Parts: sequence; structure tokens; C-alpha cells
Amino acid sequence: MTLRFLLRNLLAQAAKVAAKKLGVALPNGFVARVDYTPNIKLGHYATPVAMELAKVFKKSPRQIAESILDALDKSYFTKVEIAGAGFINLTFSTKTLSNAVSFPSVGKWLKNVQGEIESEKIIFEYVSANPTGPMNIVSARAASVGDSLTRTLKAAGCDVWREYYVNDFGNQVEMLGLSFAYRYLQKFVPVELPENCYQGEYIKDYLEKILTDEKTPDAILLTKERIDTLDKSAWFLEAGKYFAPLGVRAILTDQQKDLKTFRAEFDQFFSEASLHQKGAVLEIAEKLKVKGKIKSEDGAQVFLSTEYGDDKDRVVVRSDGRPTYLLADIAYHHNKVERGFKRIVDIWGPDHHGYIARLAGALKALGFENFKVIIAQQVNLLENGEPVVMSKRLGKFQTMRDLIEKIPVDVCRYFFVVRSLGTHLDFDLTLALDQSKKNPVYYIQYAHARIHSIAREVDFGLTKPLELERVIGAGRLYEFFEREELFLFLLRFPEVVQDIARNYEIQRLPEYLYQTATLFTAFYHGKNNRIKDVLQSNPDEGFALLALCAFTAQVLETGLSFLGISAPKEM
RNA sequence: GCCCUCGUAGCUCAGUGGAUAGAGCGUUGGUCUCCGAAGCCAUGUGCACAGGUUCGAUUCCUGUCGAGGGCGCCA
Repeated sequence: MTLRFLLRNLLAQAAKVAAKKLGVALPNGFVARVDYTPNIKLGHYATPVAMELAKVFKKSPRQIAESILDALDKSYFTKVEIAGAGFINLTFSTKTLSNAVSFPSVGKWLKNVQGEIESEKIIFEYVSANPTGPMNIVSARAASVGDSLTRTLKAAGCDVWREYYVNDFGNQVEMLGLSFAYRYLQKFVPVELPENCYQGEYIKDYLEKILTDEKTPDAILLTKERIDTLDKSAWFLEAGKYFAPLGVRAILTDQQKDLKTFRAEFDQFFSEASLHQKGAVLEIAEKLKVKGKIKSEDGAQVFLSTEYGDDKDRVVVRSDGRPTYLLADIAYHHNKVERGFKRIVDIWGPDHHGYIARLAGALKALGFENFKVIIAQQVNLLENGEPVVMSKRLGKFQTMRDLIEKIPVDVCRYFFVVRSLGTHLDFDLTLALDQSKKNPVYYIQYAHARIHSIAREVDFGLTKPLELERVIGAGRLYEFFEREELFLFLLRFPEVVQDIARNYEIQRLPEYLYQTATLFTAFYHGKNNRIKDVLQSNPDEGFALLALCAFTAQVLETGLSFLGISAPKEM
């Protein structure tokens, strides 16, 4: 059990008793709010519950606080007091702390407290870059956040599935095929690439690969002799159809390779084309029609998304009978519902926010409401302080692979998760490299490596079971503030994980780890914490300090692993 | 024009309705006879503005101003 969970239960009981005694009723669904104190000298936790209840109870916060304290089981605490406007500050006893931390490892500890938060079957979709070119920098941001978030959610006990939607169907795939055809033809005669084709040089590279790897059918194959008699329009049609799927496959393969390098994992790559083949796309239009949410307009079928807060109704089936992208996306999300997911979360780029209302509306029309979209704001990529121009069509853009090649994955991933997704991110490549030695991610890794260095010095195995009762007892925790502060901060780790699982704000984890590293470094520099010396003068105390180090190392390593960042033992 | 996101220190940004609003970078000055100095210590006139809700607002609501993005039978 986490200390916070324990405290909430104790406070809920006490509030109930207090309410009864005061002759008032607690609000329905009352949950005592528990915060950390601004300074652990005030106590381990604080609750503003007396102030919150002041209005309902029509009593002064102080009076309520006193009633709650009267009813509180004080055997868990060494100190409880009322402070300020009516805060209740609580300090747990050594015994309570010992009970809370009796586990062999941080991993086991996390497993142990998994039952404290609700878990439902949940699907996360992120990145989902179009298979028409290399991934850009926003994809890298989404990959970092999506991957780190889902790893953390899993650790908190959530049942998470991670998916990448592949838009391998529709106009843009046709344009991709055509782009290949033009590049192929260009090898023989000068023709200009149409404006709406993909302009990037990468098409040429993929083309060469396809021409080498695959046996080009005679109908497509070009030779010097054939050019003169070629029926170009017929050939383009055939060649476009031929190259499109091969191009998609080649590009997707490279995307997957980059994601793997980036340590971003997925459980499944879901093909849009597979939905069309099954007929699931047009089928969903029928379902919406049955619900009365489709109207006909100029021969097209239009979803009444304005009923769900959208600006205008949206075409889902074109007048020529072809479905729009939106309809496929509705079918895809409905497919997620059919697979039994109780919560659907998508991370989208900033250019898609206008799309939320119509998709959420369609899901609502189909009876599903637990749908959440997180918008990853744009990344302004800077080089030497100057913005890097990104344009897929002009072929001038910074790819995710460029980024990985320039900057270590550990640093990239840290930079992307340390800022909340809602803010526009300035990512200065030059700065990221120039400052690399002072980079926060190295600071965290360094603290971890330093602990291993200490362990090597004194020949102590950091992987053996944590003996944290010993830290509290023999560690003389309350005599040295750096020890106590570090220890109590480490105890918050599962609570931080739980918070992230609830609010999806992954940036709290790197911040927590950074602060953990800071507290450890302060501890390390404390004159009284020189482990080699303490082991000489008082072996019990020395081993207690080593246990505290091992605890720190495990928290850092585990936390970094959620972020997909390595935890080196030496640097 | 409509919609979305954002506005916190010189810069980049944390901050779950609570106590004295924090961190990194930058600046300036200290600091290794030492388990790792990639370190540590010191150094700050800051919540865009105006209303509202609340016992309490940087946080929630409304408006103004400013920055970015989105408004297709493209995906």
C-alpha cells in the first residue's frame, strides 16, 4: 500500500466519524484530498480537508480539523497538527514507514500497489504517420510521449494496448504510386513532376531499391526502345497501381526501423486498407444512417456532426460512392470498440485538432463516449537558433532519422517528454548538442552511475533485496536531513506513477527523476554520508546507507526505463 | 470571420483550487588533500490585462490583448 492510499482511507474514516459527531452529512462520493507538505519538516503529508468541508459543515475549518483529529487513528503517526488556515499536517511513524516499504525491489513494490487505481482495457494510438515519406519531428515527439506514457501506465497496472494506424489507402497512396512512376520515367526522358506529387528525393532512393529487389513486370518495365512508342497515360495508370503498395511497404519498413531505434514499441500496426477490404468502412456509414445521423446532399452522404459541436456537417461518402478518410477513421475507431477497449486515447498532431469534434461525435452517435484525444503541439526545430523550414512537398524537412543521427536517443527522448504536450516546443539541435555535458538527462544518469561506483568501491551488490527497514532504523534517518529528505522522496515514486496513469502528464516523471538525482547528489555530498567512512565507524549504519543508495538506484533505473532511457552503470 | 492550444524569471519551461510560485540554461562570485567536480554553494523588482466563482485562483469561468495552429467530397 502507498502511504497516500493509507492516509486517504484513514482520513475518510475519521471524517465520517467527525461528521456524525457534528451532526452533519459528508458529501456524496467524498474523498479526502491528500497533498505533500511544502516542506517535510512540517510533516510527510498534508490535507486541506477541513477547509473543504467548512462550507458543508458550516463550522470553522479549525473546529472541523479538531474533530477529524479526534476521530483519527493516531497509532500510525508520530505527529499530527493543525497549521495555517486549517491544514492538517501528518507525520508517519517509523513503524508505518517500515510496513509501507517492506518489499524486495522497486518492481515488486509497484506491482504490489497496482490495485489502488482503476484499470480498464485501454488502447493508445500514436505517431500514425502517413506511409508516404520519412517521419518528421512531431512524430518523434509523439513516439517519445506515447511510448513513455504507455510504459508508465502499464507499470501502474493499466491494461494498455499500443497501436499505429497505417493510412495505406486513398488519394495520397495513389499520389505516392504516381510519384514513383514519374521518377521512373524521368530516368529515360525529362518530364516534370506534377506539383501534387511527393517532391522529396527519397522517392528516387526507394525506387531504386524496388527496381533492384522486385522483378518489374513487363507491362511496367521501361527501356530506351519502349519510350518512343509508350502510351504514357495508360502506363502511368498501371505503374502507379504497381508502385503504390510497394512504396508504402518500403516506407513503412523504414518507419518501423526508426521507431525501433527510438525504442518506441507498438503492439500492432493497423492497416486502413484492411478495413476497406473487409467492407467495414461503408458498413459503418450504414450504421450511422440507421441511427439517423446521415443526410444526403448533392449525391454525397453527410454525417450530422454539428449535432456534436462540430462547425459543419462532414461528408463521409463522396458523390461517386467512395468513402472519405473520416469514414475510414470512424470505422477504425469503431473497430477498437468492437475489440473490447473501454477507453480510447489518441495522440494527434496539432493540425488535427479541428478533427476531434467530428470523430468524437461519430463515436458518440455509435454509443461510445470514453474517447480522448491528446494534441501534441508542434515542435519548432531550430539549428543555430534559426528555424529549420519543414515542408514535405518541397522535400525540405527535418526527419526523425536526421534527429536520431545527430542526437543520442536518450537525450531526444528526455527532451520530448520533459515538456508537457500542450506547449509548443522549441528544440534547438545545436543547443542540445552544445550543452550535452550539462544536460539534465546526463545528470540523472550520472547519479545512477555514481551509486554503482560507490557499490563497486565497497563491494556491495545493488541487486540484492532492499532492506529499507534498516534505513529507518540503523540509518539514523532523522538525524540527517539529507537522508530523510531523500528517503521520503523515494517513497513517493509509486504515487507519481499513479498520478501519471490518471492524468497522462508524463512530464512529471522526468521532473521527479531529476529531483531524485538532485536529492541524491545533496545526500552524497553530506559530510556525514561518506559511506566508506561510516562503514568503518559504524557498519550497521553504513549498510543502511548502502540500502538507501540501492533504493535510489532502483528508482532511477526503473523510472528511466519507463522513459526509454538507459541507466548506465559507468559513464 | 469561426474554432483549438498557449501566455509564469533575461531564455526554455514545471506547477493536481491551498502554506513563502520552482527548475535548467545564461549572468556574477566562491568551491576538489575528499566514495566520480558531468558536481556543490551563493546570486532573481516574474504568474499578459480586466472582471467573476471560491474560505482560498498562477490553476476554474467570461472578456480584452498577444503568439502559434486549424477551418477540403485531401489524408
